[in-house]
Amino acid sequence: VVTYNTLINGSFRWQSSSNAIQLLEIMEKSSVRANAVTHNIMIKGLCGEGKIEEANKALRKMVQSGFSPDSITYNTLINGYCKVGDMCGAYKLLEEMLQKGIKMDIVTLNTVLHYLCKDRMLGKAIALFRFAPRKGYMLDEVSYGTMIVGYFNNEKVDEALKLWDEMKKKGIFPSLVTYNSIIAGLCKAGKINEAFSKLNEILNCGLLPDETTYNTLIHGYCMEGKLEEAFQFHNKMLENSFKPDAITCNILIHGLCKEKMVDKALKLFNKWVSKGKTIDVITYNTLIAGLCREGKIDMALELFGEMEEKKLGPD
RNA sequence: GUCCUUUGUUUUCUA
Repeated sequence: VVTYNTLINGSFRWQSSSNAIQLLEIMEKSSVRANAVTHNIMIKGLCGEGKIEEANKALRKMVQSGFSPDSITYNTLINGYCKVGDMCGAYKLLEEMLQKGIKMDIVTLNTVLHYLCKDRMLGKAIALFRFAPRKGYMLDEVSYGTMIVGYFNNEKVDEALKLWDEMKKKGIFPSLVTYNSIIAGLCKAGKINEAFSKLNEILNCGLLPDETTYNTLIHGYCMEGKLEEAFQFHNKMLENSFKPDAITCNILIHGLCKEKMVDKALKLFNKWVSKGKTIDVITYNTLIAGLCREGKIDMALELFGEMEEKKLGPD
C-alpha cells in the first residue's frame, strides 16, 4: 500500500487527479487495501485542484471504509477550504474536529495564521501568534516564516526583521524556505543589497540556494530596473548548474518590458522557446501586456494565436 | 528503529 500511496501522491503532483484516480482504481481491484494515508492523499490531491466537493466525497468514503479522519485529514481539508476562500466551511470543519476530540496542532495553527495574514487581518494573526505559546503550542519555523511574510506584505519591514532575530534567538535555525521568504521581503521593500547579503548567509550556513532564491533576487533587481544585475544572476544560475525555469523567463521578460525593451523581450522569448524550455500562460500574458502597452496590438494578437496552438489556454 | 499523507517562500493584467 505504501507503493500505491507513493504513486498516487506523485501522480497528483506531477500529472492530474484523473491519473491518480485511475491508480486508486487499479489498487482497489488488486488485493491491496487502502489505508488512512491513502485516503488522506486522495483528499489532499482533490483539494489541491480546488475540487472541494470531490474531496468531501473522498472523506465520506474514508469514513465508510472504517477510518476515522485524523488531524492530518482535517488540516488538509481546512487548508483546502481556506484556499478556495470558504472560511465558513473551514471554520465548521475546525469545530467538527474539536468536537471529535482532535486537538488543533501546530499545523492547524500555522494554517490559520497564514490565512489571517493573507486576508489582511494581520492584527488577529499577531494576537494568535502571541497567545498560542500560552496555550501550549510550540511555535515553529513555519509559524515564524508565515508571520515574517505577513509583516513584509503589510510593509512592516522592521517588525519582520525583529521576528527573524527573535526566531534565531529561540534556537530555530532558518531553513532555505525561510531564507527565501526574507529575501523576497527585503526585495519587495527595496532593500536589494540586504537581500543579497542573505544569499551569502545561506552559503555560510552550509545551505544551498535553489531556483526560488535566484528567481527572487532576479525579480528584485528587475523591479529596481537593474537589468544588468538581473542577467548576471541568471548567468550565475547557469554557472552553478541550476535550471532557469519558466518563472525565471517570466521575470526577465517582465523586467525587459517594464524598461520598454519589448524587442529584447521577444528575442529572449524566442531563444527560450528554441531551446525547448518550458513557458506558460504567464509568459504569454507578460509579453502580450508589454506589446499592448507599446501599441503593437497585431504582434500581441499573433502571440495570442500561438497560445491556442500550444494549448496554453488564454485566461 | 526504516518507506507514503497536512501548514510558510519566487513570476503576468486593472493608475
